[in-house]
Amino acid sequence: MGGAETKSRKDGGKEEVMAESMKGLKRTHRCGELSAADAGKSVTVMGWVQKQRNKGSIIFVDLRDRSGILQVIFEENDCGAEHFAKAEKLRSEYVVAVVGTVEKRAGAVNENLATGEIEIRAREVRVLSEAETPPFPIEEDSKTKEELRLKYRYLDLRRPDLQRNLILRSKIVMAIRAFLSREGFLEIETPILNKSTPEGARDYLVPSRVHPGCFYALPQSPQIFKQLLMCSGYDRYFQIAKCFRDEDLRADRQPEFTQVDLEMSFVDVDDVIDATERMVAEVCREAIGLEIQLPLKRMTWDEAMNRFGSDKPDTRFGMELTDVSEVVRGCGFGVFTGALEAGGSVRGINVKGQAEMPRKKIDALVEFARGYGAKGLAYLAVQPDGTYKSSFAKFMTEQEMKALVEAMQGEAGDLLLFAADRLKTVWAVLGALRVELARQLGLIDNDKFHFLWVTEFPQFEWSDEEGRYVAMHHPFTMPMEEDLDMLETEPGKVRAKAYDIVLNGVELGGGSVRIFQSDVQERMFEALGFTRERAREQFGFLLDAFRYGVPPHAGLAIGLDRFVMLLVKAENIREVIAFPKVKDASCLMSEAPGTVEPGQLEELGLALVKGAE
RNA sequence: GGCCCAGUGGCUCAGUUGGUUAGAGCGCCGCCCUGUCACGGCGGAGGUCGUCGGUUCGAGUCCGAUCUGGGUCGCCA
Repeated sequence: MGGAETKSRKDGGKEEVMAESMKGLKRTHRCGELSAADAGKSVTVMGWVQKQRNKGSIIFVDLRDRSGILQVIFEENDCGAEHFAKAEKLRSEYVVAVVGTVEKRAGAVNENLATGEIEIRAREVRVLSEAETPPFPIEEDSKTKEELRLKYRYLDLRRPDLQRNLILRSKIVMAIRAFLSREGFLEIETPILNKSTPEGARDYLVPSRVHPGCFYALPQSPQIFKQLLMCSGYDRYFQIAKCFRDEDLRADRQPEFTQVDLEMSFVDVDDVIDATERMVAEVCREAIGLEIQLPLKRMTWDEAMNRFGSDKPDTRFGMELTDVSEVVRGCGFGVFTGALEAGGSVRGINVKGQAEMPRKKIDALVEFARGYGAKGLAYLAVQPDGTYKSSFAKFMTEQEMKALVEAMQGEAGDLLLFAADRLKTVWAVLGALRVELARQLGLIDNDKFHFLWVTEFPQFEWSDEEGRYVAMHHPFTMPMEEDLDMLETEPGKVRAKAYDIVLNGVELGGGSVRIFQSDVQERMFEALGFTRERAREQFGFLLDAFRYGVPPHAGLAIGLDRFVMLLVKAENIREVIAFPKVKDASCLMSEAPGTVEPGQLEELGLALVKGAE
């Protein structure tokens, strides 16, 4: 470890460079702020030593701060013996202050460096802090395992790419605040310590000392509070809100995350969509210079599912789903007819030009499909000579095969893949498959930003687990007027005034028009299987508020972390969060969560059950 | 909770069908070097092969369990 090395070096009898004071010095510039235009200026820069190159009587030091890297040159004639001796001892990650003069380089210009035309000729150097050798290189495009980077996150955060990400994140937040403020939105904070509501994601709980046996819940979103703010007349609210969900992590999911949360009064779907997309467009322009065409495309949930098998379709490529249920009805292939008889569906995708995909790769796709609940995956390759190679050819007549290929618009060289199952499973399988194949085949243009609104979500989703309908969005979502009559009779068909904004196949955010009539809200709770008592117990204050004059209102929340992640083209949400958590929701650096003293538990009236001690 | 991937000096990796003393690049340490910027030259240190157990005359390599990290399904109103 670096510690041992440092020790042996110090044990070697070397005189030490003690940390010096910066007294009397004031930083005049960041490293990257200087250019040839500053030649001749006397400046003071401070930062970290990226690299020292000692040529004997001339020493080059690359100095780094968050703005970039600047070369400092030391020669004894300029800085005197004392400072030259200090420069000789500089090592990576020492923190130094350098006083000197900006010069155009006498030697070659470094084209790879923004400040490559200039250097600082040092007159004075002070070592503000020494540094041990870091456990991994502080450099762009780190190849170091994330585990180690996260353990030493404060070092990882020195790397230029992470610094760029966080700087851009700050810029994005500023742009959001500027836009919303200009549009008349008020930034209002809502509580972090709330009452738990079992509906939805698992809550993080905080025990109450004053009320033994009682718990606060951290907010999954400020949903109810922002609706109450509408009741209170604040008519346009927003918040950069920290939210918490005690669910398993993913590449784009952290247990604590940030939402751009907003709510508006006296509005309908189009007003929220309009405000949001103008905000998104402005952010894209300001942050990365991306111009996006408004209004954004819209697609109903039905269309998204039928064409892409997903409510967050990636529309940067085609390979859309085709419903062939009617084509294969009554054919000889039991897997297809069986699925149809059970009320399911048969659908396929056409993988253009992949008829010769090796069997091994197809088998891997079948395995992939199984991961999404498919029992299998049927394939049909239209070979270059026009003949068929298929997993189900022996069950079907020539005519049946031909009709199927035609329905799929199959041409010589195409690979057709079919899923036959419950519609929900077919969508999941083919939706995931088209994205996976596009990735494998390089069909995705990384420079494209495809925004899309998905609208008219179903109000309810059947839960096999609970044996009832559950809210797809949340229980305060307004159904579409024309579907209100079906709330009691055919809840599965009711569409909601809910909308998601999707970017490149990622759900960026979503929202809805809220119910503001007590009678509709009561019918909603009833449809969701809430008893009157339970609804009162959990949301009584909201229902009460609705009795005292409530404006029609609607809102939305954007996942800020995901938005930043997509704009910087990071593959992982951790790349845009300063101190993220790992898969099991722990922090490798601070080692949170941790145990607490028995006294703390006692004070809270808590005891650990066996096995949790 | 399920499935998949990875774990070998400080970092990134190689390591053949199981076979003698586990290698490389970078980094680190020492000495030298006046225009380097992936600086260069000479010399050097540094490894319980994630952990435990098993098979074997012999395990970095095979088997089992386990830990750590990642991806994903379930989950995420």
